[in-house]
Amino acid sequence: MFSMNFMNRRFLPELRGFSMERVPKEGRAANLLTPAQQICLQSIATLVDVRHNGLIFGEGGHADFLYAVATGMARVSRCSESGRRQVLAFMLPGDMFGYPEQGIYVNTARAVSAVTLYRISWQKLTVLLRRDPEMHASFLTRIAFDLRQAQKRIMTLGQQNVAQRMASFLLELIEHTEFYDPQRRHLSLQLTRFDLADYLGTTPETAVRILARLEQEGMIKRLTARLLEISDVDKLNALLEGRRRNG
Amino acid sequence: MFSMNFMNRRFLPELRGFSMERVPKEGRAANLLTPAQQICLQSIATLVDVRHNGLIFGEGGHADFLYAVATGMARVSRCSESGRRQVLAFMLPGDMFGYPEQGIYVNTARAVSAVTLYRISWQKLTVLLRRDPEMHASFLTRIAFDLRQAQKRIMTLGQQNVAQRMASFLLELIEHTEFYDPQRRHLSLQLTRFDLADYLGTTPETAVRILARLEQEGMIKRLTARLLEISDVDKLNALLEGRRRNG
DNA sequence: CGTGTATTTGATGCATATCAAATATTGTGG
DNA sequence: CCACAATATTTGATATGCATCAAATACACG
Repeated sequence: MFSMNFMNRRFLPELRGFSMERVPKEGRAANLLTPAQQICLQSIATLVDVRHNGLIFGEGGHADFLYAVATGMARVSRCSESGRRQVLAFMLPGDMFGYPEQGIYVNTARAVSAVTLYRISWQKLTVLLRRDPEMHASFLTRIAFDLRQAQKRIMTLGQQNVAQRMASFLLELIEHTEFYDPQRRHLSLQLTRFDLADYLGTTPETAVRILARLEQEGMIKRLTARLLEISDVDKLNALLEGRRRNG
Repeated sequence: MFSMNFMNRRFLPELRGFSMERVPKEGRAANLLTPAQQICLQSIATLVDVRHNGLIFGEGGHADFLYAVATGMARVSRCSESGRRQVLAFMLPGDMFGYPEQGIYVNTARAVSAVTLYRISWQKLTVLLRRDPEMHASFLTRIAFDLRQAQKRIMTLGQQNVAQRMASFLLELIEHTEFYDPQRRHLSLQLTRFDLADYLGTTPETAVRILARLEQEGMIKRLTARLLEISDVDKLNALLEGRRRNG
């Protein structure tokens, strides 16, 4: 349990990717902040780097800051009473996280790979929101978006088998050019198999086996453990059509 | 596919249960609206009754209203591309639902049993929120609460087996005196086995078998299909401790 | 009372969690 | 930079959980 937390702070040039880069098919426009709003947020934001596997905040900690991913990937997780870890979400560029409950974080956030974050004091942000109804509304919209993302995961976990969940996840990731090179079809998967399993609601062994099966069926190729070639997007999509079991 | 929608409108006496009755261990205070805020909302809310299985709103429909449950139970669901229905949440007294995405509902809401709802025009509500930062902040808090509820479901679906999910659900329900009589230990379960299965991410057959097993082990008793006796809360809680599989 | 629907029980086989172990990779101290 | 330890990944064996198909029973509604 090494929970040391090295964060290098420096000032930010711009608030790139804040709440807009991560938006798939749906409301890109609705989540976009106006230039004025971005400048406004910049004035109270700090840029921080967290190294590989570094702690961003921990369950039960005092929730002083809101975070937004600039580059890299973070993982937000929670441990159940039985002690097992569930990854609630991976935070990609443009994603926000660190909402408090009664001033306390209920989840734990760590850097998957090295990650650069915008850090905003809740105290300052609250003041700002009270003064700026437009910004306040934007935040409401943003959290509603996060709620829908969570609902998508409920859909996935509730009715797809592990292969389908894996396919869904890969298909989501390749939308992000930071991790996917469409030319070479290379997907950089910085996650461990444990991260992957805890996200998909399965075990590392099963996650590996599923990857092996997808490779066998020509959908992907495991170049290394952390680098996939996405060989056939259509086949991956076709996987999602099937039922949970083939009887 | 009978989507007829009879709603009886009448004016409301008070905004009971709005955003505070449903709060378990966590932020009851944080979700509570002040009396002034309640009065404010009452002035733009309408009380509507929806009969058993009646449609409240449908996926893709124009999102004109926000709803809050006064009495009864509603179900919010979505169909996956494969056509299967997933129940995202059951809405109990105090719960709010009907958040739009780009002005459109992305989920479908129906009455489980007869339900009484507070209906608030989004148009009016938006105007009100812009003028009242306190209310605006309360809404932000409320949606953040909904997000955490969704995260709880991700935990449940991600790592519990069906018996554990069933136990979790029953344990949640008995917190609501509208459905649970602590004296007789009677839990009124208005859901069909299909609703139950689509909520738990399983099939009606399995849901039945799990109920049979819980009964066999003395945790519950099926008085009728829609009425359970909760015989041993401790045993139900103990179920949650176990692993997904007993090897 | 009859018909359609919901619930329950049964049989069967696949999906996958778990235990075990081999192999590959990463990190560390010399 | 290398050797070695620690960790991560992969493969194998096995048994259980549960989806699916089938059919009987119970219930609701006209």
